[in-house]
Amino acid sequence: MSRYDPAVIEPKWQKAWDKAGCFTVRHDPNRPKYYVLEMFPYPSGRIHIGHVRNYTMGDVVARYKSSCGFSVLHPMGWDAFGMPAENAAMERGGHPKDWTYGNIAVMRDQMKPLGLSIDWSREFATCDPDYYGQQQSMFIDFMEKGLVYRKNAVVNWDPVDMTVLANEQVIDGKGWRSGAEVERRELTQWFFKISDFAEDLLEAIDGLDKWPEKVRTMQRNWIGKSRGLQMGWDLTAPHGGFDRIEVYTTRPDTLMGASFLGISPDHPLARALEAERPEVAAFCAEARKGGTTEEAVETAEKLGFDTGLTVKHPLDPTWEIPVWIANFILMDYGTGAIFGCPGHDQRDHDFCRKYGLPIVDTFLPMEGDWDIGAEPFVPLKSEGVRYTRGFAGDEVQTGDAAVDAAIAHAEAAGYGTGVTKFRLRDWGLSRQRYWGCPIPVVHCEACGVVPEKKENLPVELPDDVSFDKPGNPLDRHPTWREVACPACGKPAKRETDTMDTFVDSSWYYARFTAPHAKTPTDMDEAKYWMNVDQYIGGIEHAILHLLYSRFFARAMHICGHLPAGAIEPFDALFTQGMVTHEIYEVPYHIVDGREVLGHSPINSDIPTRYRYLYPEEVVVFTYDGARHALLRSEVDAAGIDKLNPDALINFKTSQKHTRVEVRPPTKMSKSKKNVVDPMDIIARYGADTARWFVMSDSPPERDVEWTAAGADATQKHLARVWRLASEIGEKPGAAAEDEALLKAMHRAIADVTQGIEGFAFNKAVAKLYEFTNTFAKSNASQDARRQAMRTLAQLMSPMVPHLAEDIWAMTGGEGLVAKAPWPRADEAMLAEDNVTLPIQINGKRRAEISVPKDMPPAEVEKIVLADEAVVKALAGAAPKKLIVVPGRIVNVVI
RNA sequence: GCCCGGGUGGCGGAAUGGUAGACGCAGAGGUCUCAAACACCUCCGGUGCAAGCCGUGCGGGUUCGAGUCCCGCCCCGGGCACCA
Repeated sequence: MSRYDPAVIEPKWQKAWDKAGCFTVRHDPNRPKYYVLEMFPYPSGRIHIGHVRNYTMGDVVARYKSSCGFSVLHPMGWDAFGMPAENAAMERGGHPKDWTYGNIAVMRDQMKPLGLSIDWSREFATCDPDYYGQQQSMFIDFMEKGLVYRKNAVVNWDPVDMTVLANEQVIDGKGWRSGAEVERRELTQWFFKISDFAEDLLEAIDGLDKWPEKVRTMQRNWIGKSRGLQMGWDLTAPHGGFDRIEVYTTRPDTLMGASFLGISPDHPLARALEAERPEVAAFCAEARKGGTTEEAVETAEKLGFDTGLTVKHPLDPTWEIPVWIANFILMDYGTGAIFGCPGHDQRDHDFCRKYGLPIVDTFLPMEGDWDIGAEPFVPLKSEGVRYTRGFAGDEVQTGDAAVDAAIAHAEAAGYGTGVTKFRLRDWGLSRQRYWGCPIPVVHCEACGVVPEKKENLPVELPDDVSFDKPGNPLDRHPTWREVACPACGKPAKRETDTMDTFVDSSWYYARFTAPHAKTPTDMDEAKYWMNVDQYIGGIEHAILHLLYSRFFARAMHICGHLPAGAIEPFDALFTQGMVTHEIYEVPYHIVDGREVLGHSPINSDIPTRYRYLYPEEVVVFTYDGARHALLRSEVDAAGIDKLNPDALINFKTSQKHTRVEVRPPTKMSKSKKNVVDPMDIIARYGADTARWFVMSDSPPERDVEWTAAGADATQKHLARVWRLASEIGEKPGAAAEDEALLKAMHRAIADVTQGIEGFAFNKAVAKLYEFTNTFAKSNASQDARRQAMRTLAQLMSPMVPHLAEDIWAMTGGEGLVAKAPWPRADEAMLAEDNVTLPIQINGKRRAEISVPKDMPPAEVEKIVLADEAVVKALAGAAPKKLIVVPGRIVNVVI
């Protein structure tokens, strides 16, 4: 007897799709287009189950839309530049290029058996010279339009390795390799003028109505439009050529609560003082320690240095306020100087308490008291408060009103100007690294910074580089830098910075519309295919990638590479949850140049380091509610039952073993080794089981902690459907039962369609289970069952396309299910005559009645009041209230 | 620290302010079988003999009615501009 055999049917149908050219799309003006795109993967080495989940979601949409008659573009590529390739080269030797293309080949081979409806003819990697050459060409266009410039910016500097570190490479304020304390240092860097678009990027968010609200909120907050006061504070005694300090504040209403004026260690005045006084230099050096992230700056211990200088308060020239240098003020933000108001700001409060500066309130709650010395009072700006040291506006007003009044006051009195500012900073794209797109400019002594000529593009990365030393290999390459100036022809030097990999991913969606064009895009193709109708990706990209892409689309439009309609490139966005897994770490110490694994150090001065382990390297168990792990090799050697927690905990507490720490689940990531290879499941059960499994149960937007438990049952279900299809001819059935089955079928069409449209794949799957159960119990005629099964196969086809084709063929479907039109639910078949109404007594369900769907409320009331449970509860009295919600519920209030 | 999410049975989860737990997993019992596998049937939040009572992270509130709305917390996750 034949049975469901994915190993046979999956390759068979994949060949059939290829032969029919199902997924190779062409520009077809006669059909509506649909562009579905999942965020392309970084080629880390092997795919993990998170990729399967992500790409199956996209495939469900792509296949569904295709069935609905759209010409569907569903491409795939590789976000292939980035640090891991260089790290691999450092650790294992070899070249980033070989590592990257090798990984791409492996991952492509792993993805193909999944049966994704991808147009592989459009595939590219961002590290292909053809792609990054077009990117360089656009960079030059952006330069011409004034969208690119250079300025100083802070970087993480490793003073031992003499190199710039990524934030990821700064661990607890120390360099990951050298262990040296990292410092913030300024460097000349390339920037994109994204700030020119701040207002537009903010306003256009309103139009992104098919984006998740949370992403829109995050982007709005990130851009951070604020109205504030720009003002000068005159120094009591001018110093070193400075006579005033410019400050921007969003809380000018708290001006009377100022306790100090704080400047960044990189403020020009601080720099001047640094040159004069060694103690200032020493403080600034200390204050620059630590990483550049906002988190590091915000959470570092607040340090201040009293410069001895004072400024005059603009509202009271006799009031002198001290000028401090503080480590939590960055030169990148605002003017690099703030006034500290400890009464209404936690950070300033901490600072003033620490250094004994005065703390006063400028406003208090409407009612009650507030101990301002103990805790700052920080209400929402929209709340009304009572001003105790107000100088503009009413005594009682909201913070917002007071800010407006203070700005008006400052402008009238002439000590400041109302200014709108954005939190959004320009996009620093320089990276001092090899494996990225070279910035196509040349530095000429005579001509300055000159763009490379377009006919010389791409500026290709040299292959002969080594990674044995820290720093950028392009910098120390013997010949690559040497080049003729594109303007004057004299010897000049190439720029050695490469571009942030976010640049690569900011326009790939546009390149997919014409991946082989000799220009960045082909306008005809871009006009037809853009925008991306449905973009799918992780919530971790909610801000940076999506904001940069929105900027890039605008810049590309200005340079003639995208039509005006494509400046918001993603019509609809869906953010899928992450697949998470526990992390296993083994502590180790370096003793006498040797690694000692998993034990406590003899000498506590020896720092503990951690190395990650793959899930398959450990045995994990729960004991007393706590998670424990042991090395698999040690458990095997000891011959212990891996499923017996008692035996395992006994081993862990009494035997010599290597310590393994279990960390809570986080997003699967190759670098943390908490990845699960889906290839086992695919090899064992087939792609359809893997696809159905990742689509069932969990809502797509939610994170899921990975477990393979249930994969067996998933395959059993698919085998059951296949068997039900194959057995249709075995019993005659009765036409009298046809209507019930066909009604259920139409119900399923409606529900599954709604599930897919609404990205509720788990609910669509639940409805498919329900319909399968109804089908299995049905004794309808063979014709009706064959029709129902064909429809079931179609409804399942976006999730399990191979199985669906097999059943489709088995039940007499014409051609490929991949090409068949999506079924439509017949409204007449969905109508229900009767409804069940629950009866509540005082909000608790006590009975239920079945009534015609459109029975008038007055009639329903009669039936309810005659109901046994209601009569008993009323005990002769009249109800206080009777609420009838037609078609939903009845509540009797007694 | 700041911004944004999430928290419902043993587990994944469902529920336009209207019957909490659809559907699935795991588990228990049964039918079939010489036996097993497969398949099929029944049960399956807690407590209680039952009627019932309790129950959606915690504490308040609004409402005829709250998992859902409001206020205040706790815990977990994402982002914080050089991980991608």
